[in-house]
Amino acid sequence: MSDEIRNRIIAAAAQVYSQLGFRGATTRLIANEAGVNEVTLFRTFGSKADLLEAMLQSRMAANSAPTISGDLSDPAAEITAWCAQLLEHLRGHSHIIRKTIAEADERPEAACAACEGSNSASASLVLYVERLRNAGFADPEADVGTAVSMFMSAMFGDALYREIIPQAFPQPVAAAPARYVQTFLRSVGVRASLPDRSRQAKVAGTRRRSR
Amino acid sequence: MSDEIRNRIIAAAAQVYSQLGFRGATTRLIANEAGVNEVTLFRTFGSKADLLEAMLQSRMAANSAPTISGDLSDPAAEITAWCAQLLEHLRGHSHIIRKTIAEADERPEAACAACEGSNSASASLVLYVERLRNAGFADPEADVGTAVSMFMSAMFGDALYREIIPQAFPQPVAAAPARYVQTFLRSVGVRASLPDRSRQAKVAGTRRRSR
DNA sequence: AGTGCGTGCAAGCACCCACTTGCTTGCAGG
DNA sequence: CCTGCAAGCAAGTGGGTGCTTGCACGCACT
Repeated sequence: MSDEIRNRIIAAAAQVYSQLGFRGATTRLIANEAGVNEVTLFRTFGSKADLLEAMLQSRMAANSAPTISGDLSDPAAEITAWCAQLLEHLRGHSHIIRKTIAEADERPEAACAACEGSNSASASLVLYVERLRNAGFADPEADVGTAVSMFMSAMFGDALYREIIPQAFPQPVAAAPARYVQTFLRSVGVRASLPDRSRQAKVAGTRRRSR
Repeated sequence: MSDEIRNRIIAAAAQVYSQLGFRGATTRLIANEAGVNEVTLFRTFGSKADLLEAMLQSRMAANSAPTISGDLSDPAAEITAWCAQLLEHLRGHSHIIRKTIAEADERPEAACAACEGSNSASASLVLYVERLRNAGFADPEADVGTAVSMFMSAMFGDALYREIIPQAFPQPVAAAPARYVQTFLRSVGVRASLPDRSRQAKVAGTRRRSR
């Protein structure tokens, strides 16, 4: 089976592409990184463009944008868990996403695919907050669309740029999800409006502000 | 004077670089775009790297991160005006910033310079909100650092990615600053806490939510 | 033993890249 | 008129880069 070699090439392509981008990812570099002759690369994928497309597709297939469970009893904990998952996923693909988005002018379809996951994530959050609002736990006057858009920008910003401009992200990585969610919930008017107050103890650790 | 030619080359370099990035910005393309022989490019700047460095420096010199005036009487209007200015500036350099940040792994110093402006912008906003808080107009329990960080991420996200993934930014461009600021102010607990309530009329147009 | 098949290897092709050299042209200042 | 300088032009250099070709090796299957 050439399946193992195929995977090794794709992994190498991901590695090189995420560091050097499309133009910088030469077939020689990829082949070398994969420990494979350059010719097999062309024999397996046809061309450099086809290889990188296959690689992006395989990477975005593991997109798995998590959805928020429907449990309204503890919104902060619920969204924080989801947020942590989302951040982890984005951070794992940060280099590849950054390059792909930067080259969106030249290869728009790739960039679209890269962001598809975030669309569903965003929609999932909007839905959850609307349900909160309908249940009377969120401010009916809040601008949910804007708040969610800003929240998603914050997720991308943290995942993509923290390692480049760390000073712009004062919260430590571990505490970030809880504090993002807390600030987000304030912006949509969900404060201590939990139906069962005893549940707050569960997230007490995350609700301390450090300043 | 070779000054006019120098400027024309730099302008062309900016144009080409913002579309194709460092690797894609070949000296031939730049010279062609500038309407100049490729040789003069090397005679004027020495090398491609030096040329692009000079170009980035000249572009970031016009960085002009606006500062928020000290007027506390109408925070929403104050910050909204500042936010609109910031967005306009970022949007004007969106392509160049995107490329420079994406290539930060290879040319870190350039990326640092590109973000320097945003640091002072962020600091300026933190300062303003702290003054609001000290004056009793903001929630003393709010997590200002996180809120500002998220707000700045939202600014970058809007400026850099709106044209690529428009569906992630539901607010129209014109209305965006006001709605971002409104949502931000909610997150730090500034609501209708204006000292002089009659001043609210001034921002009435921006406080309607559309949804 | 024979037949594919997948892979490695060496070489090469045509083109692009940053950069150089040598020469010509035009134009301003003494 | 002469000199110097800035710019254009033509050609070339050494090295990359995507991709191809031809051939040899090893390994499974029958």
